[in-house]
Amino acid sequence: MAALAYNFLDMTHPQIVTEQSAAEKSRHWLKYLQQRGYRLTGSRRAVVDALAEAERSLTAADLYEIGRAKHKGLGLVSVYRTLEKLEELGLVQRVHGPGGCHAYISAQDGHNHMLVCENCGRVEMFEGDDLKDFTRGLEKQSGFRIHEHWLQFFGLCADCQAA
Amino acid sequence: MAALAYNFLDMTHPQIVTEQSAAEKSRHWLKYLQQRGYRLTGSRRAVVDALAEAERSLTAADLYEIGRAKHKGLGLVSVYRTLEKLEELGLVQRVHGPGGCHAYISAQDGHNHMLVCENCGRVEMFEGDDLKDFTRGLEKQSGFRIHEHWLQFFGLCADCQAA
DNA sequence: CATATAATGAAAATGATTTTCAATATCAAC
DNA sequence: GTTGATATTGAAAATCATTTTCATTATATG
Ligand SMILES: [Mn+2]
Ligand SMILES: [Mn+2]
Ligand SMILES: [Zn+2]
Ligand SMILES: [Zn+2]
Repeated sequence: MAALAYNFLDMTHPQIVTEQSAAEKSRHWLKYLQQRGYRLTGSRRAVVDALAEAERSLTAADLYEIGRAKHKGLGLVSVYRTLEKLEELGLVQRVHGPGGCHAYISAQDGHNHMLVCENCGRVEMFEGDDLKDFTRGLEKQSGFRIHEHWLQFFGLCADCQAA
Repeated sequence: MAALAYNFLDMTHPQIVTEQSAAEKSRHWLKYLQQRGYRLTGSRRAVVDALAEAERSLTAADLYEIGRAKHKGLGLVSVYRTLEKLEELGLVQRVHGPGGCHAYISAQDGHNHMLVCENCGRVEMFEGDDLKDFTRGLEKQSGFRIHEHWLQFFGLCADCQAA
């Protein structure tokens, strides 16, 4: 296929997404779970709190360990079950990367992208890109109908560079 | 963090990467394996051929099934072992996506990006983007040192739209 | 408080991948 | 071509993450 000379990409407002507080996030998620008919339990609170407080992405095993500090009897099974529900409701999302795809982080509203620390798992979200024209161009060249895209950056956060 | 108004992204030569022939690819990979001190065996040939011929990404299980047509006694273990070596040598790469991260496709030379059919696994590679300035801007905003990025598009290929 | 039932954790089951190991195939040296 | 060192093999067992099963417990509601 021939090379075309476009200037497809236009990034108008790149912006690192600012976080709401952990407490606020936790309260919101628990209320949301309850609204959907789910019950509020110690196990759920423990997992939700751990995720809401996290600065970095966490695996089920991470959450099991952290969550047990809050709720002694927490079972790994409940971690999986809570993650499943939070993901369904769009409150958390899986983090994919070269080092693995089994960690979760709290999701932001709307479409956005991730900057991931390959050492500690810290995630910064950003948004403001506009790949509409670019997507249209790719569709024309390839014959695909495009539904979704991922734009992700990997590196070392400030802390991990220092250490 | 404050919003900045840049025009970071500059796509100068988007281009769908053209393939070399399957036979050529297979010959090249086998020679490369041999150069690195690995022996040429029926099991390896079967897996290499299956990957070199593939138009779509394949899992270990896919390769086991396809490879057994060429080499009757092929074991699933050898599929995993061959994939491991091909990945080390940069000849194949894993395809990550919303639907899973366990499929492989032959890698292209140099840095490039993927357009993946969510129905059949077909993958088109493209290159020509230039995210250097964009990356530098993100580094400045975030304090990260960025090593790598993924830009991937997901959708339906022409065939799967028709079906 | 009583009740219906959603949610729980332990244990078993599953599924993918890795390890172990004795047998075999490859390749370099003769 | 034969030989021999050893890389590679597949079967079976082991491991690891995740899911399912199930009897018990906790939650929400009246
Ligand atoms: Mn985007
Ligand atoms: Mn790129
Ligand atoms: Zn870090
Ligand atoms: Zn397709």
